[in-house]
Amino acid sequence: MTASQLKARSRTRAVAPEDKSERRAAILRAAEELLRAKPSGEFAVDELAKRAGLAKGTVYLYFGTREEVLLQVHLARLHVLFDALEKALAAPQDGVGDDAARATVGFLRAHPEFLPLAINCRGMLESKIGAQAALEFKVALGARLAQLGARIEALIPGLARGDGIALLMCSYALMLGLWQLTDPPACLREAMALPQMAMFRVDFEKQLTAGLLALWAGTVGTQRGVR
Amino acid sequence: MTASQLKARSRTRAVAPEDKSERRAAILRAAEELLRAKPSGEFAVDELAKRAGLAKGTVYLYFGTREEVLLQVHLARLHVLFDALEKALAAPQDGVGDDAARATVGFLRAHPEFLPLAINCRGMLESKIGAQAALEFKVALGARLAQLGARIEALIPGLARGDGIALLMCSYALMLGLWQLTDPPACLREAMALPQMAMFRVDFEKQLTAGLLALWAGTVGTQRGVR
Amino acid sequence: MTASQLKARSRTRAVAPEDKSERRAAILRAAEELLRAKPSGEFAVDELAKRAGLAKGTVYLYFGTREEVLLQVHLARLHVLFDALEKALAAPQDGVGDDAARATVGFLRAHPEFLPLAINCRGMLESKIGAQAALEFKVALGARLAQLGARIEALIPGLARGDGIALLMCSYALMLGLWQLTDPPACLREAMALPQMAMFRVDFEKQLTAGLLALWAGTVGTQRGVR
Amino acid sequence: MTASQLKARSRTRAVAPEDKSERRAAILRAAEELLRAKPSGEFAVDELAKRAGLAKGTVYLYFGTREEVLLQVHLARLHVLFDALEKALAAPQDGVGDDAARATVGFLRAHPEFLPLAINCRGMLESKIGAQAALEFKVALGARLAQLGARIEALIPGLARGDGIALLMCSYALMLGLWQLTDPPACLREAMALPQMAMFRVDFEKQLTAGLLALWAGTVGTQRGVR
DNA sequence: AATGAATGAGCATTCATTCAT
DNA sequence: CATGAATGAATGCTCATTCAT
Repeated sequence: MTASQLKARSRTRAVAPEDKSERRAAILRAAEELLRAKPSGEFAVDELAKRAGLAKGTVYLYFGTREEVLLQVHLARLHVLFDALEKALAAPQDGVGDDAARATVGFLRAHPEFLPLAINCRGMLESKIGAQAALEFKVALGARLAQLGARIEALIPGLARGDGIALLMCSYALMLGLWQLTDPPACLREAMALPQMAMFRVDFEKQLTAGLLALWAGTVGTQRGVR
Repeated sequence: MTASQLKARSRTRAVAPEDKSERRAAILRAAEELLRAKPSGEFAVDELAKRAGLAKGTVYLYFGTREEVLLQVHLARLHVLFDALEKALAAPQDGVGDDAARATVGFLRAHPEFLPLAINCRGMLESKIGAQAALEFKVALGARLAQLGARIEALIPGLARGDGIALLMCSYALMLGLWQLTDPPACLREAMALPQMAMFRVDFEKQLTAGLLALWAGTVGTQRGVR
Repeated sequence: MTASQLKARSRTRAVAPEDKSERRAAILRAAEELLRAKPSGEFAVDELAKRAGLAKGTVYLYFGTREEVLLQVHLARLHVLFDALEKALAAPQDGVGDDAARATVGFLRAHPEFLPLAINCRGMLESKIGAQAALEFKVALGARLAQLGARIEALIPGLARGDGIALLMCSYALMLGLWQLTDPPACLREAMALPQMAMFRVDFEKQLTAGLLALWAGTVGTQRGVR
Repeated sequence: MTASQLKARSRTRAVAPEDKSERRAAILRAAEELLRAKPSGEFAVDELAKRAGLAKGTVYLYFGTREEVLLQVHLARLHVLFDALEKALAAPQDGVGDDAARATVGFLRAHPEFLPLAINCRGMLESKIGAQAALEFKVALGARLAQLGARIEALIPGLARGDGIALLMCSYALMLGLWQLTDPPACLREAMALPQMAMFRVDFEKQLTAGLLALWAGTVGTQRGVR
């Protein structure tokens, strides 16, 4: 039974608080599903509502704007990523860098819609999101960053206060930017075979792993608290 | 005298080839100016034409589509960045990593519209750009990447074939991603003062410098040809 | 009270199915009115919506494209014409030819927007209409043609299978082409008084009647199943 | 050597009157060529000029508007049709009706761009043509109509003054309207195979011949001067 | 709470025509 | 005469959001 088949149940009024959050969740779930098909988040609110088994107007009872839904989806995914990283660092195997890289790559493989959405997030925050929602997003993100950053600072000797967060930010930056560089846009799918495109034909996961390792390795020796 | 004040002169007909390229350049210049105000590149073609002192239709004499203009702006900027990097590596001062980081940061400071545009480029390539233009862009980018990558491989002992390009890609990724994380969206400009936002109040340049140093430092020891 | 003055009422939401078809009808009615002023159907969707007392977007809730509206108007009119012909042939007075001609001329007098629109229909089908809508139109038209054609074959002794439809098509062709030849274009309204224009100063109705009579009369003797 | 290869020669200035009319003719010839590819006359002036080996502006030295060119092309074709009819009636073979029908069908087969253009002519006259050009067109057409009409009245016993022209008009109307009904629009090319479309799958030439025969045959007995 | 009908701002692109060169 | 650079009006359609029911 997929999310889109909850219609019957969804049409009843959500009176109890748990029903309400179920509605919210249904919308977010529908958004994720659509995101997989249209990674750039270009689906219409109408589609979203349909998929959630609701009417268009109902979406606006639970979210202020179309982009707020996307932001929430993204935040939820970020939490999953942080969970994975924390778990990986809690049970060390091959060294922090390796563990973190493996967790990251695993997460991205499981959530192919993550990066496309992440890239659009800034644009969304910039224009279509209210200050309130933007702030909530940033605060939530910051809290997890701080928590995990501190743990990393404890794990890697020689890191100063703030280096952990910096490292996380750089890691995030790395995956975002690398994906943008290596994932071929639709219109170039076939042209990718040309010899001139060789350098863009990299294996994203391999390159990301290498980059993360370099970054984490380099951090130990060079960082001295960037702030 | 800003570009937008060239109107009087611009209205003369561009008959000679050099006049034509001046027109082209005027349009690109106008686009850059607008980009500074609306980093997401969301300005209308009408605005662009007005600012260049031309009529809307004239823009389409020199560029096929609105997004082609943006892509050209971005490509021109990329060339400037590559020039700066090449120059920096040609006259070493404090070690490759430091030199590259300094050149990069200097470039970004001089061209604040670069990163916002860079982020949107993928979306543009994805949807609005013809395969032809997209390919030309990628090939031009690839050529410079290859050239500079090879130089880097020659400069840093221990790098395998391909590591240079990989390093450049990661560096680009880093600046892109870090900017996205640290540059506060307009709606949060004031909220940035809140204590919870402390970790986002980082100095972008400092953090990028640190990240690049770590990356380049870490690369020496860990890379073994990722492809 | 013209259709365009129904605004107040129209602004209420069309929830019930019968209200919805009223909306549809209002749009079609507005289109007919505009057609009378701009026979070539060159009015903008905005005009159409305004006249129907609706917003532009609302038109697109009821019709897929601008040209679909026009096609529907035309189809509706065609049904009226077929009804008139069937009625005329069901109650013979002066012979089939005379009866058909009288019904046709009467219809055209009552619907001056019919022929201008009919002429543009081909162009619309050619370019702006989806295959789906075009097919529906043709099938609907074909059904009536077949029905009435069969009736005519039964009425006129000596007609072979298919001659009825052929006769109808020729009759339709006649009115279309004659109108195009005799109806003076706007820019020639005054020049029509010149002696050289004498031959175009024909009475469309009289000429059409004569033509139809000749055609139907000639058919009895000459047709032997053209297909 | 096609019209489009006259470029070199065309670039010289047309000073002598015969050069001027050669220019005019080149434009008309180019228009005919384009008409064959885009029967609805939807080509751009730019295309037309290119094909004639001229610059866009030059077209406007010889014709007032884009549509005036089309009107001239159409008029030229009409003259060819009238010539063919006159010739056919001058050397009778199987009776006037048959001869005229044969000549007409032959002409249409040789000039497939004729009918599509003819249909658009009214729309052109209506909106884009100046009164001057429209008048000239109508007068020229009228002169030939009168001439040929008189000849027909002489050939067919029992025709009153004016019946000849009326017959010609009806014949023209017939071909115009039949073509519109039977020529399948591009989007329905494949759907024409469906059983419901059977009645539109008529052979245009056969049906037109039959219609013309009926019309001319019926005229003898029924007409008594329609004006 | 839920619905979905109605809204209307927003925009890239084309192309006939003009006119400076 | 010829050119072709410049113009800018003109428009169908989408879709996030609102709000009457």
